[in-house]
Amino acid sequence: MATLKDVAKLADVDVSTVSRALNNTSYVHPETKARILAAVKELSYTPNVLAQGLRQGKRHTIGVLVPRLHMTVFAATTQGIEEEARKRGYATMICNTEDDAKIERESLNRLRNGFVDGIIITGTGRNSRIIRDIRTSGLAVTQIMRKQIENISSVTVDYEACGYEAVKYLAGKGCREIGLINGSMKLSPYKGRYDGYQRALKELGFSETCAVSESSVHSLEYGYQCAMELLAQNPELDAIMAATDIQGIGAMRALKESAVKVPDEIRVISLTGDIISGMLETSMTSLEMPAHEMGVKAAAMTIEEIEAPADHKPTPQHLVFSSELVERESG
Amino acid sequence: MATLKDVAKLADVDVSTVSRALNNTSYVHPETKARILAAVKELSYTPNVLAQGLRQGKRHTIGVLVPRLHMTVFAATTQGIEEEARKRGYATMICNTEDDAKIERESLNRLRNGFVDGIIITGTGRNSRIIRDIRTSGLAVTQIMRKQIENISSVTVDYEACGYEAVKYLAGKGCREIGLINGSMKLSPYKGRYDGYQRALKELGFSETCAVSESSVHSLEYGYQCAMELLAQNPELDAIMAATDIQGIGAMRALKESAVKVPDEIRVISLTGDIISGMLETSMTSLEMPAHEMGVKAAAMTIEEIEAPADHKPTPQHLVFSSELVERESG
DNA sequence: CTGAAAGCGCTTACAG
DNA sequence: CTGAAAGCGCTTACAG
Repeated sequence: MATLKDVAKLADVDVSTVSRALNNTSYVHPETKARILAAVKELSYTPNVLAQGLRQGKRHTIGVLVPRLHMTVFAATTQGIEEEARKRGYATMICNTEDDAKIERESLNRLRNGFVDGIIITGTGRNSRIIRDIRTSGLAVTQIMRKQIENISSVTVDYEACGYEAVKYLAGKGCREIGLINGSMKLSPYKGRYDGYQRALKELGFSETCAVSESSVHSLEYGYQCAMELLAQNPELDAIMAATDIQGIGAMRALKESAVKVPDEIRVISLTGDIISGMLETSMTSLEMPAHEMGVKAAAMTIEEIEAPADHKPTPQHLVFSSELVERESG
Repeated sequence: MATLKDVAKLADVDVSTVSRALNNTSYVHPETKARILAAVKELSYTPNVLAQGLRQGKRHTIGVLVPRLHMTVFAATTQGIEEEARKRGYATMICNTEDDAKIERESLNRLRNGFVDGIIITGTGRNSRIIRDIRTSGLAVTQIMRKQIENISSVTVDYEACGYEAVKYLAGKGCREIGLINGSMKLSPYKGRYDGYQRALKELGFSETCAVSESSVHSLEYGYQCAMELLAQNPELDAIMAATDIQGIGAMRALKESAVKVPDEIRVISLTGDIISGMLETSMTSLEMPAHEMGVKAAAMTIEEIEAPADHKPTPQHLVFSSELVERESG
């Protein structure tokens, strides 16, 4: 691999001149520059980003921590992050945490030192101290989907409104026994949806039916098993709200196997509408969240924070999107 | 951020001693070591990986280039790669290329210099020269899903067999007019599937019905539109083979909207079975590929190549998995 | 307009 | 057992 030194030697100038020529950081005589460019080409030189980063204290890279990519909304947010980051000259480093605090901690420790200028995280909620430390040490940090630390920027959805609106919508369709498939109440999106669900139920005088399962919350099985449980719990059930599309798909499968008609007997609605909802055999009514755009915004916020001068860092921003109810066949 | 120097000063030793103590690279007096560890703790020191990388010429990071994550099999392979890499102490850097040669080129150029020790790629096929260069310059490179460069390791599936087997299976069910939804023939997986499809058709004396669409090949719309086209092309159509699950889902939606019964009137089968196939309302018969395991293997191969001594680099390996036909409701 | 020098934070022969 | 020094590949004041 050719280095600056090689180029300098071939072009018969000092390395500093090469550096200046390549970075356009001060005027270089056109002839000299031409010689340098020729040498660069001949040696097919490309700068060592590691050395640049070390020297400049910047890597133009942001780390992204997500619980999972496969069949989750995070694939969409991550893609938004990637696109926006690339547009602004940043690379992304994606790490799966599996929602495991230990894996998350390892990734954070790896990222914090030298790898990245900023971090976008959908956290487990159990490494808040480290994340605050990282922020304090000067890295930009943005929370996406889950807001767990007050004074750190975030991009989220109004989950409470989602839960509330879904119940109201279903009630408007005549449903009275509405089941909820949800995730850990320790995580703000699930907690928020539950709160909204409960608030609406209270207003309507309905009673709650909730299910949890042992499976990974991001799995089809989770939705399947929870739906089965809801069915067992409440024979009068006439609607199911699923926290995610994947859960909703699993639930619809469970209903089909139980010979329950959707939406005639039980309506199904997803609270994290992703593009797939519209293409299912029975297309799924859902509260669509702008996952891709959320990723774009999170990347933009992070990079702006990175690039702000140290004495002018923006104060934490909290961007809250709202979901839009899209009516389809299932509900 | 504390540095080695800070630790050394606090522990009252030379930086080299700190380095040795931390890396267990030579005996350090227990008392000295204790002092150092205490200082590390007090300053909550973590090494700067950039500097380590620059010095050691190793980053313990592998780059992963995929066409897309959202709703593709690459989310599964990538997760396999991540897991295996983490297990072996490597981080991963994931880059989406959108199957765009220009984006791919940019990412490759960014990665090649200092960022990573190795690359795992599902390529566009249009940057083979750069990839070969990268390989020659000493980075480990592994192709996954698409094999486009002969003398570089790969992990793929026997796509030809997939296409062949699917036709034979459908013929066994009595189908005679089998349509294929496929992708660019310039990419080995699609080419392979087509070849297998054609070989089987020839053996059986069937004629071909193929569809392509303007949409992104990794989209639900693609499957939807292609299915509509197949229907229009061939009124006798009694089966559809879709290259991917997502296409298959889109196709089933198209059939439903066209009031065609699956599987009674038309059977549907996916050639890239992912976990979702089994959970659909009409579960989808598919040729399941071990996507996660393929990722694991690709990571293992890459890391083994990275860690092999320079004079003992393994020769390129080509790992070919076979798909397994799983019969479900759609076909 | 360009060169010489220092330094980013580490590791690793080389001494002792 | 530990220190002093060189060096990984760059950038950037400082001179001139």
